[in-house]
Amino acid sequence: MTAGRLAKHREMLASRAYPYRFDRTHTAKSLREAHPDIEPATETDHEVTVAGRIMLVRSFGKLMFVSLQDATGQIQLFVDRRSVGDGAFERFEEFDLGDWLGATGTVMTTKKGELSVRVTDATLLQKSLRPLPDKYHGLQDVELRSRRRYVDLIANEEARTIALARAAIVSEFRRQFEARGYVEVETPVLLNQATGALARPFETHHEALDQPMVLRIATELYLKRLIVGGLEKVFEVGRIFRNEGIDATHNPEFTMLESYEAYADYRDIMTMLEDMIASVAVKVAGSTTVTYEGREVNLAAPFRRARMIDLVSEAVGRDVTFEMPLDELGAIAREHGVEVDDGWGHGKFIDTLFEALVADDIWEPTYVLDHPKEVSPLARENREDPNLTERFELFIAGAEYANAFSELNDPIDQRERFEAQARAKAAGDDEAHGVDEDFLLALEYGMPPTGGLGIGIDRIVMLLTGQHNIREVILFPTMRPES
RNA sequence: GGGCCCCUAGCUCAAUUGGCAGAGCACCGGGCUUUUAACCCGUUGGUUGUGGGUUCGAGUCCCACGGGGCCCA
Repeated sequence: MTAGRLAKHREMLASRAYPYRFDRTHTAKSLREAHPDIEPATETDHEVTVAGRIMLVRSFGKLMFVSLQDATGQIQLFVDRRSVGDGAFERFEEFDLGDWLGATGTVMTTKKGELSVRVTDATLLQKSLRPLPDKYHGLQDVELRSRRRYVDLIANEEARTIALARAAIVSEFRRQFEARGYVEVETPVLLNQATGALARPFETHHEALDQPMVLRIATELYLKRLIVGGLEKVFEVGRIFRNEGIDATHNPEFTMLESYEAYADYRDIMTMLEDMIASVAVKVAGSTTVTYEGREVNLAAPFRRARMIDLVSEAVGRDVTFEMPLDELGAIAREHGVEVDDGWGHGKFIDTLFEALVADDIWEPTYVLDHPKEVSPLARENREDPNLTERFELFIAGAEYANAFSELNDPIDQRERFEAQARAKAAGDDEAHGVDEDFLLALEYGMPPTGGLGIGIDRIVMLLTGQHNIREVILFPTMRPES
């Protein structure tokens, strides 16, 4: 803190001069909208009151230009000693960059045509005790920008743009689901058992119950319980927690949008999702064509559809099948430099080969279809091939954005899948799924045929805002403690 | 987990071969009534992330630790 600012702050407190509220008539944006075509060097008798943070001051001794920033943009204050009076002008000179200010005056334009408020009265709303970052470069340090996002938001327009784009994206998805008759629900975060995905949970403890608890790693199984309950179309924008490493595409807490619709299958979900994504892109980016990593991505529906097994066959240059001996699959994998594990079935090989050889190279939006049953314990068996499921993942620009199935609704089959997972877990696969008895009980009451979907909101925000690090699209990403 | 890189004033960045730690902005003082990162003059501001080591001498070289970034797994 600087001594000068602190002294001024104490003075304000001592004279009880800080207001508790402030009425403004205009924002920066509404002021511009009210005076769209005003000539340079114009004076009006339109009296307005604006408020915001002082971002820049250009002082000429008896005249000051002050850039005031509010949530909608910046507006210039024209502080003329003759208009505002000597006493008020001298008080104005005491204001610092970063202070919150309310100002009243008449609308005018300068000789250069800048829309301004000729100030007649000003109120200090709250002092800033700390200096703002460099007025031109803003806050650059990536770590500081994350730790002090509030400063990032003050100083860097891009930070504000991303935060607002994220809000718009979530809002548009909500609107889309609601328009289709979905209801938004909330399911528990704090659980006895983490299921619905393959990930290590965060562990915590409930004192009164004296019980270990975990934070959810997916919303999937609770949302399906609601389909059992007859809600028919549900979605949740849910914070998910996974106890894993942090890198450019992973934050320990992130946002997943999951939806479930009774009587639908994964093909219905494909149609819905591609329509939604195109709408969201238009809403946020203004177009279904966006630029990412310097390349164009066309998000217009329909998306390309390709079976995983076909993509893998194409990548290795020969047909990969569930009939070929496992050691032949192993040989193919090693041929392509892919590390393999004894004990894998055909499905795990195919999925691993896809991840290693195909996923990164997908650029245009592609529905990758019909994952092996072995790696899809919650997806319903494919109606045409018992080795596969009815599942798709949406890949764009080398990354996965969504995952969806015709949901497995047979409690007997689901129990067998859970048990296969439990065996894999016992055999050392720490990414295998546990048995969720309560969910099986729910399925035994009967779940209608259902199409389910999970969308990685953070990834979508990255794509639509041109960001390459998940930290840029999460306001307060997980950080190590400072010092 | 492995490799490489970064950390210097409130902010953005310099500092040659190991040789007096600097600039711009911000701050403080002065000037200036049409600026747009205003401008001009002057002042102030440092445990160079932390702790060791090598050396006559370390921001610079070495080791450890902390925080961060990029690439790979």
